[in-house]
Amino acid sequence: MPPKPKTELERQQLRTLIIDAARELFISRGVDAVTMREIAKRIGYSATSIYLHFADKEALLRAICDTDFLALATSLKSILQTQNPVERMHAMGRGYAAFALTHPNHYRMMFMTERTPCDPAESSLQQNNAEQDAYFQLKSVVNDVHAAGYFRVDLHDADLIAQTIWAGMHGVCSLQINMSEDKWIEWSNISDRLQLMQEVMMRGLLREKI
Amino acid sequence: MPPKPKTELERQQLRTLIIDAARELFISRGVDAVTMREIAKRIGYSATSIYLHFADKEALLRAICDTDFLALATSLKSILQTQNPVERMHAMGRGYAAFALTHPNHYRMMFMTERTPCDPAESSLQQNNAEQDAYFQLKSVVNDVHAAGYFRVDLHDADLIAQTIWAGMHGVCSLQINMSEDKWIEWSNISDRLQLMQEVMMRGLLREKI
DNA sequence: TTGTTAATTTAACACCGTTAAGTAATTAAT
DNA sequence: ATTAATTACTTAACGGTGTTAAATTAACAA
Repeated sequence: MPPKPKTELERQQLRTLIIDAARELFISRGVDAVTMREIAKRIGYSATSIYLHFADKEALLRAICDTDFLALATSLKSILQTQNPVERMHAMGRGYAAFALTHPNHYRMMFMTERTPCDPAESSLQQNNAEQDAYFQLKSVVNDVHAAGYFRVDLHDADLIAQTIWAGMHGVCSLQINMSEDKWIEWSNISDRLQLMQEVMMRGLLREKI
Repeated sequence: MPPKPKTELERQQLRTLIIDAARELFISRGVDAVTMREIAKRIGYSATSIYLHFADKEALLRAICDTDFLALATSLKSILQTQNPVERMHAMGRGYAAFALTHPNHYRMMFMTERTPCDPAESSLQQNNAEQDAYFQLKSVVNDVHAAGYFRVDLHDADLIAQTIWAGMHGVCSLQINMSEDKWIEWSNISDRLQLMQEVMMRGLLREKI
């Protein structure tokens, strides 16, 4: 409606307004099913206004991903308080799966669809920040478990271990999100699948009980 | 150019001609980046002709998926000859990953992108056919390992075990396909990740060595 | 020869992301 | 106070997509 000056803060607020509007639409529908025009309408602007704040749809999606990565890290933060490191690692897996399965369209956008690769330099998030970087959170837990001597003696590479745990949980979650309606497979309960994956990970990575 | 009668065989040949043209385009580019017009041009027809054989693009993609599912099962077939059941299960994992990573765009279409759910009744493939159904192949191997008494004693559900193994390999492969360019993560070697996942699966699912 | 039918194409529609051109409101300068 | 410049935004439009409707062409049948 009325134009003229706009503080940097106001511009930032409008940016996050757009991002949040889009994220809300993604709750019920996939990324491709939500148009720029619809996002704009939701906040009472015309579609072209979005291009004053984001270079293109892909840039908007990247910004939304950043917000969702932060949301994931935030939702995992309290779990880091768990005392026992092995139990903490277990709880991280549960928390990760809970996020994935309660925000399937967001998870799909974050981890399952082709996206221009994330450059940490251009991200609004801080790498290796325990409040913002979910991968760092996982790696920290892995390091703790390692420091406490719980891993098999031949396992030393924290990245490799973290990426394997991630892959295990991601495998279960992404198959659930993308394939659970597929009638070809007689799917077991998702909770059973999650639990067995966690058991397998633990047994596969940790030393024998002493 | 010249119309008139067309045998059922000719219609089927044209169908597979379209499918194969599209599959070839998918080798180098993602599904969304390949248009109906381009597929048609490749076989010298106009785009609308495709609609005489497939209801819409989604139907064509489903047919392509069927072809790719068959290609996967075919590529795994020889592995089923492996004598030792545990080694056979291990080799199946390697073969699956090899398929995924050498046909990333096809794999993405098959297992990572939203697709109208597969109804076995409408598929061109035969469920529980060892030459056509890759999931059945995996489940068979799982059953063999179970029959030979190699699994942990508390593991009985072949579907659950198969789906967990699948999820483990799918997790590594799909993260590789979708996220390996992401600079946020310091990725370990894909071969190391595949191998550790297999080790973890084995140690997690199999009984202790006797 | 004419009419009917099937295979295919051309033309066109609706929708999408995106860009160019316009519009209106505020500020600054004269 | 009038004018000019700048800024925020919108409307109009472009090119490309999946898809449909309307032609077009070729073979056969009467």
